[in-house]
Amino acid sequence: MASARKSSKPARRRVGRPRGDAPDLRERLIDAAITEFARIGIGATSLRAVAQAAGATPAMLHYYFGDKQQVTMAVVNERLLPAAAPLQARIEAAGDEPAELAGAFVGGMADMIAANPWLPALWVREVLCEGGALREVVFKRAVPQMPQLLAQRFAAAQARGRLDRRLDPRLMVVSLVGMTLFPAAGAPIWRKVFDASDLDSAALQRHVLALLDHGMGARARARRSAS
Amino acid sequence: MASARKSSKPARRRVGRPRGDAPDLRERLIDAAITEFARIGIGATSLRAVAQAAGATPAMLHYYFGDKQQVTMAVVNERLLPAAAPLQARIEAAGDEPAELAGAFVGGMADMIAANPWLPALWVREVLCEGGALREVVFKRAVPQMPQLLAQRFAAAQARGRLDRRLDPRLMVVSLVGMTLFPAAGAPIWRKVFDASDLDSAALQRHVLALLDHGMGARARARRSAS
DNA sequence: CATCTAATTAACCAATGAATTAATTTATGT
DNA sequence: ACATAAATTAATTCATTGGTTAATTAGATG
Repeated sequence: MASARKSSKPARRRVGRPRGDAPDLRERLIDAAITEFARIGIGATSLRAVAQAAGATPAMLHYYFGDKQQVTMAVVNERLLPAAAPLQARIEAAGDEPAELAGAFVGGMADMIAANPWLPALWVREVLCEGGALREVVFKRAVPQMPQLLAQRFAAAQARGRLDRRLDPRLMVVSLVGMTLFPAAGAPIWRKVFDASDLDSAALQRHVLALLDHGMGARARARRSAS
Repeated sequence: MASARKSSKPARRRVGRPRGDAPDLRERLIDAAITEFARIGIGATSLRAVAQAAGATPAMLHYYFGDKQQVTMAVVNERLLPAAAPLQARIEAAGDEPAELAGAFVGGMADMIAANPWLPALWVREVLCEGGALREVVFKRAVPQMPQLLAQRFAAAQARGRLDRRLDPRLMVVSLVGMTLFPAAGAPIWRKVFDASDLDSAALQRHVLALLDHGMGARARARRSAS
């Protein structure tokens, strides 16, 4: 959007290679695709809509990618997986204490979302939900390693007595995703329901970390947890 | 005469009103629609697919409902909202302690999901996620009242010193949804990732309630919470 | 400058989609 | 028995979609 139309007339582009300025249409097409995919879902997105959002024609999608499947693959390989890499690195670099693991996850997730606003809705809809169009593709890659690694480290912490026995290490990962990625995907709705424009990413992080640290119960003297 | 096939092939129904047995096709169509909607999303579901899944023709959808919009409305009014009613009642009937509220929510959600397996994916994709096709429709109804009520009661408990100050009452609702409904929607995936066929609904409930009760930290003697 | 290559539009096609209609058959009420 | 209502299929219409091609223009290369 907001493309700089210089001339007064709508300037109906003519056929042929454009003059110089073309700022990498291929990238813009991927961005447009990601936005639409996140907004209404991959299955419901038409290639025409993607092309139009990028100010191009469907033929350009064919030119650069081939078919819809390959557009989707480009989105995954050139946006989705790279976006997730920093989070993975941060978790690997975290210490072994549950609080540290949780802190790395929550913080890393917040950063990832801030840098890629389209990510939560796309990931929730197309990767996590049953029947999501990216499930197979993403799980052929190295992605499952991250949750597995996290679960293993939670399990190790539990074996050392540092994580409550009644918690399941694998479900810890599920709960973490549910308290961070999922709220981000649904933010527009609950912001509206609760009239909560004051609740930003930092507030959510504080809330989640507090809940993970000591649960709901009010405690007269807050226990200082090792940090 | 020109009547091509009447013998040998048994199936192929003829034109016209069927003999007696018809077991309420209208209901079957709604069920088929809900299943497809939950599986691949509303926008990606074709009426042909719905009709075929119910063993009927697209014309029957037109006959009973009119157009796709009205099929969707029927799904909402006759399946989605009724399915959510018991949960709402259970929360209203719960006590004022955070633990009771959380218990009612987690238990009520588990029952609702057990009775309506299609609900999590449909709700997450089409109601909670940005751009979901049911957002507007559902939010014109009484639905927002439930989260608001919950948040108010959490806020009241916090004012009485029964809920930790660092938690946000509104985000408590978001966290609860994220730890119950969302995991249900993504169950097939994390069951596969963690090879966790042993983790059923009861295990998830125990885990979530434990996390809400006291957080992650291992405590030598578990504090008995008022119940 | 001549040629080749990259990037783009317009136009098109076959397949699928939603939505509708006409015809047909069975059930039901009088 | 007869008329009318209900339920169904086949066929059809029109719009949209994914995908493709030919023509056209600008840059790059020699």
